[in-house]
Amino acid sequence: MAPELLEKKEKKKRETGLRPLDNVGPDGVVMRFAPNPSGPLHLGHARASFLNDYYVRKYGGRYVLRIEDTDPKRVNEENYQLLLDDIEWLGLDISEIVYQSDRLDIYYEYCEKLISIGGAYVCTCDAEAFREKKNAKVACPCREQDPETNLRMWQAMLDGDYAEGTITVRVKTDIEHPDPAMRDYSIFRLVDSPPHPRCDARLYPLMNFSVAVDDHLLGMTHVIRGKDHIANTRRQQYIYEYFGWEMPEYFHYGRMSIEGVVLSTSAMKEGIAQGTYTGWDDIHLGTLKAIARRGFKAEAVRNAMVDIGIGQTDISFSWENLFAANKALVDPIAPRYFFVSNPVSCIIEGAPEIVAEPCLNPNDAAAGCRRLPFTGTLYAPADEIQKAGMVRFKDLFNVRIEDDAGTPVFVYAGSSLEEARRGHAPIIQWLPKGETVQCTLHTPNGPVDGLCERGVLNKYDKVIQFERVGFARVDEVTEHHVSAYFAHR
RNA sequence: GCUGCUAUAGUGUAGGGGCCAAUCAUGCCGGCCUUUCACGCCGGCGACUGGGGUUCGAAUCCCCAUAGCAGCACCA
Repeated sequence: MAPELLEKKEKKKRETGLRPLDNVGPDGVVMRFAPNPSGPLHLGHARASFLNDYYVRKYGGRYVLRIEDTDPKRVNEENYQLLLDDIEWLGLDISEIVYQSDRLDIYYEYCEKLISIGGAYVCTCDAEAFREKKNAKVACPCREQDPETNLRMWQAMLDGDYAEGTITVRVKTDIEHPDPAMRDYSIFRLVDSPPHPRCDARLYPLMNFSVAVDDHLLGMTHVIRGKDHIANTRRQQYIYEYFGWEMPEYFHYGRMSIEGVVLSTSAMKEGIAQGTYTGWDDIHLGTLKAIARRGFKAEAVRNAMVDIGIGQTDISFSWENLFAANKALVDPIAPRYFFVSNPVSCIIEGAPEIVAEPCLNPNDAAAGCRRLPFTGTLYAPADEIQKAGMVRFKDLFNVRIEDDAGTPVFVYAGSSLEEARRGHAPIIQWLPKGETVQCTLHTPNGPVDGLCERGVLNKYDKVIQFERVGFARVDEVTEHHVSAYFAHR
């Protein structure tokens, strides 16, 4: 082949994965995932964490899990563990964990520096009054205080001489900046209550300050976060410039909604309180706990999120994309079983007693088979035997359904698969009488009661496929009952 | 109100002046394979928001319009 054709072919071949990063040093990249512990993680967090994780794995370097817990009103004890559990499930390549609540002294130190170089001032204006001035591009009197005065007031803040809501520290930006979001924003506040679960403090940095200081001190080279932070990036630029620091490279991905679910932590919390949802792992939610319960693999979520990428376009994520990603992972390994919903007991006239041996996994002969002994009566799904005609019970034999004055009669019709195919007989799942266990399949449309094979009893916490129904995770097993959570077909 | 970002098939994505009558995945339809309506294979369907401009040439650059989103907290 001619060289230029080869080259063309090469160009045609798309590079898989995310676009390469610029400014990657010899030691790779330093990136972060920075959730705040106000509830469990959901698919939105998964996107942020996997995008960053992708690049750290690609280029090497460090991946910092930074827990942003500087708002005592929004953190509580148990959320930390919830968060760490979710992180573990995701399987991120985390190299270190940093709690911002451990670093208050650092923020104090840098704030003092910023004040002393004239980059920030202490403001005692009423928040509402300041907002009106700011919107009118008018500076407040505090802005003119000299650094010495500001430092004195800062010390008084530290000493506890002020009450919550009466004082703040503002970065001196440009009070006439065309973007009102940029004008002299706050970077510290006092919080009297509730007490912080991890530290004894009243004075807390606001995120624009703690984030800027930490990103610099922890050596971030690249930051990937949602576009709700675009304005924050520009605000933080003032801090970087005052300190003479070099900014990391930023990417802001667009807003992601997911069909049919709410991702807002507060909305989910409310739904749980009202009983709309059973808990954080309710099957209708987009939390990681919910999708883990349904048997989705973290790897599938990762693949789906990397496929979405870091585009700034707002997207509406479809479950189908996640279903496909998960199926690719789970189909090769999930053992197959029969689940019969709304079981109807059927006596098959004239049928021989035989043992069916369906494969546990048609893609993997080594997985072996189940043994389903037929002794005259079986259970069939009610929906499948409504109309007269021929059906084939999978791996067993054919049956002709005849209507005897409204009562269906099942007549053995031979074991020829060929014949069943020729007659377009549905091949359906079934269960031998006496070899079943009660099974509830929880789906987003509600629970479905039925029977399943006894083999499912020892598949606790495993992802299985109910043939012709779909993939599910075995959530609970007792002696006579199985509870499974449906994922997708 | 002010500031900013974005706009490619149902969904997600590639493409950043000619190689684009536009990529890939998913979805849907048809066929094959197969004791699952799974997997796999083959074929098909389906998109550059609208209008101007620049240019020999625009999905790609510019402007306007429209739509969506984000920010304007002493939350993150």
